[in-house]
Amino acid sequence: MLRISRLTDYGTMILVHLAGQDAGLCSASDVAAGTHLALPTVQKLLKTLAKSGLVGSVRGADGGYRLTRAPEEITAAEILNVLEGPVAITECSTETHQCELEPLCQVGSAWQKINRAIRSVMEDIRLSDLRRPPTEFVLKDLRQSPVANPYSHGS
Amino acid sequence: MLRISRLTDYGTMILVHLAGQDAGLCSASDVAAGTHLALPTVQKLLKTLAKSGLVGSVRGADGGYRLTRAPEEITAAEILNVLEGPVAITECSTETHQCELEPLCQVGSAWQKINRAIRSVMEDIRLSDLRRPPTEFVLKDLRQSPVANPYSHGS
DNA sequence: ACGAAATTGGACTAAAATAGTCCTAATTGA
DNA sequence: TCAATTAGGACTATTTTAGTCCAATTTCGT
Ligand code: FES
Ligand code: FES
Repeated sequence: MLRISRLTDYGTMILVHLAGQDAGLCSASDVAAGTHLALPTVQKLLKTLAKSGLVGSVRGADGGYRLTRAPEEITAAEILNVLEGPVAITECSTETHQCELEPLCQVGSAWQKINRAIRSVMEDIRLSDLRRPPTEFVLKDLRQSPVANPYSHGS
Repeated sequence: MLRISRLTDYGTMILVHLAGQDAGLCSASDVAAGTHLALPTVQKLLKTLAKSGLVGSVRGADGGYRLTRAPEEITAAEILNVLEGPVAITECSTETHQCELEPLCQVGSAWQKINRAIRSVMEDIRLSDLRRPPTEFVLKDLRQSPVANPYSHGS
């Protein structure tokens, strides 16, 4: 199904959470509370993210994590890279392109082509785009049929 | 790494092989021989492909498989669909969109956006594009440095 | 100096998805 | 009837992914 792993999804949630904290430090527990994810999982992922440089860390009491760059400058491609390695839909489309079948295999460079296309899509999407904009859909509803808008009476 | 499963890769090899046989019937053993894949694996995959309608089958002695459509009319998206289900990089981007985290989760519709982008790329690539064109790279080499072409003296 | 609160690094187990094999029926042609 | 072949599915093994936990290190506050 060509899906990203659940951990990558979680990792993205964490990044989105950090993006909402404007450079303030968040401890792992803070993040766990904010995202409703299990603490050990959050700890593990934050370690990965810190090692990658995408987030910075401060040790010791009152330490924590924070983004090292603005959310607008972090691409989905980078996030995927960090959380599940470089995008490569087949073994043949890796950088260190080492496929034993290659001389025999008739499936050519098209997977690579698909791969590049996917990569470029990913590079156009930023962490800032990943935050759910809560009003977007509401506005659309209002224009097309105001009376059917479920938010119009509050609660 | 966002990769397709090995079986999908094999399945594609099989389709490419069938595409090279011009409507003639191929038994599973033929395909296994032609692709250098293990027979049981080929049998399994051909069954899947046949069930999907992408290839047709004839039972009994002298039976076999063949493509039901021209390679130009089969998209990579379809192949992926058949071999590993609909493209959906997260659980939230499935058709039957049922994610329990959704009300809490701040990661918005961007995954769906990425998903649509990938789908559309896949729909532009056809089975016929997936066949390795054996001369393509040779020609390039010839233009840039004729003497370095390893094929120029036969073998 | 001490202790509490954090990160760091990595080992470890459990669970799930994937890959691969094999067996038994049903179908067809000679 | 026999041999070749697909159909369907059960089954096992392997690999990947998820998740937990522990011991060490760093830093702040008292
Ligand atoms: S499977 Fe590796 S080159 Fe085709
Ligand atoms: S994880 Fe499902 S909506 Fe965000």
